[in-house]
Amino acid sequence: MESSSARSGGSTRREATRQKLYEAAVTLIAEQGFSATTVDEIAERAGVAKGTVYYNFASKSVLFEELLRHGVGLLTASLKEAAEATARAGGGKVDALDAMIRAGLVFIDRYPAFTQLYVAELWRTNRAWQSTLMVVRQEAVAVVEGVLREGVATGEFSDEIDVQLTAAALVGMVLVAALDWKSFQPERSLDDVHAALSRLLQGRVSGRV
Amino acid sequence: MESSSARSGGSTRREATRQKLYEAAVTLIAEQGFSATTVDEIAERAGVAKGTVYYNFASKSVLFEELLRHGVGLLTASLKEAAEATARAGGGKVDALDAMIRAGLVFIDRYPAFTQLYVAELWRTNRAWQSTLMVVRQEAVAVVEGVLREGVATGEFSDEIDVQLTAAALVGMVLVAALDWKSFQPERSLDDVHAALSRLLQGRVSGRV
DNA sequence: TAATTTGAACTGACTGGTCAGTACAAAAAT
DNA sequence: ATTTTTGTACTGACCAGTCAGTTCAAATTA
Repeated sequence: MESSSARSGGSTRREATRQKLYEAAVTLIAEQGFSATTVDEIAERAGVAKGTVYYNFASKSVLFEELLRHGVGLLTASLKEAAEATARAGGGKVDALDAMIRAGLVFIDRYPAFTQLYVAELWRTNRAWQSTLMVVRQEAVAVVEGVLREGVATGEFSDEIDVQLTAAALVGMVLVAALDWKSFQPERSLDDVHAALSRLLQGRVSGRV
Repeated sequence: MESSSARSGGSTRREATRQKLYEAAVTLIAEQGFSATTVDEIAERAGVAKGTVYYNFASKSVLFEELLRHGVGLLTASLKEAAEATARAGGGKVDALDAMIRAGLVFIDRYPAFTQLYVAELWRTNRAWQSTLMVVRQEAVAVVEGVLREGVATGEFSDEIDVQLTAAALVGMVLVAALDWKSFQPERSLDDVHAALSRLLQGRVSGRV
């Protein structure tokens, strides 16, 4: 019988099924929203019976919550890695910010559907997964806030900046620009988009080169 | 039910009912999303019978579409007015941008629910009101793009900036920062938030005061 | 080696409830 | 007199979640 009882190691088959369900759900929910997406649709897209969805997840909401946690986890890890890599390379905090912008763009480039879905749900209230979303949001934004705070400490950034608000604004800048990119000019290269945002970050919009 | 029949100075009774329905719908849909909000709820919140909803709007979707058109119309008008006012006052394009940031914040401050709902629906695909949304989005973003283009023409902005992407990024900056403000630090004043974003816009984040 | 057993994983028809939209007669407002 | 609103009742489609039964690969036995 082998103690394959799903703890830790996890059975391969089950894991594969879960993955298929995540992928199906992320696309459909990004397109239509959570409530407009049916469990039948998710199952069909994943090539699995409806019962399988409920064998693997307690409910539609739970499936969605785990999806959120998983996705934002990837983003957070990626942002952290970007910040740490510049630190290791002896770069300043501006460089760290710039690297995180790129990491954000790379993430959105790879998981556009997840990003859509995340943005669409983030500011809703009165939803079951509200608290999950807040926790997970905070983890990601905190990485940006951390870099800003360190920059203020080292004097690289003005101590007059509002860390929380500035972090939110930076995240918004990347998020909306990237979604615009994917939606309306998908032919642009990532480098192109990154360059435009870098310019904006460094206040090089106004005249002087 | 308050009757008070409101004298109807210029607006018909019908217009008043429509307004009540808009207000009820905007709050509920912002909280729960379109599909999770029922027509019965909207009617109840508006203090109106369900039949009245269908007497005034062809369907739930149509009610929502007209809501979108109406709301974004207000925003667009407000942005235009801000840009024109600075022009009249002899301000430069940076001032125009700054005034539009403020106008955006004022709008979000007054209609937070509408903003939530708008963001949540903007990047969805496969929805009935998709085309309405695109048209209406473009009208608003075009105002920002216009100012950027004029600034490039007058040499006030670098001609290397990507107008479309920069406009999207600016909109995103204001949108996300404002939603963060309303959600997590509602006690902050509008001036405070505006100052933080101005700083970011003008690249005054880095060290030197 | 082959036959048998086990149980986790999966299936899909079914149930109970929900909801958009309809119907319409009577009441209220203008 | 006409427009608008009300309230109640109804329909038919749709959908989240259930559950009795099936599958099959690995483990056990012979």
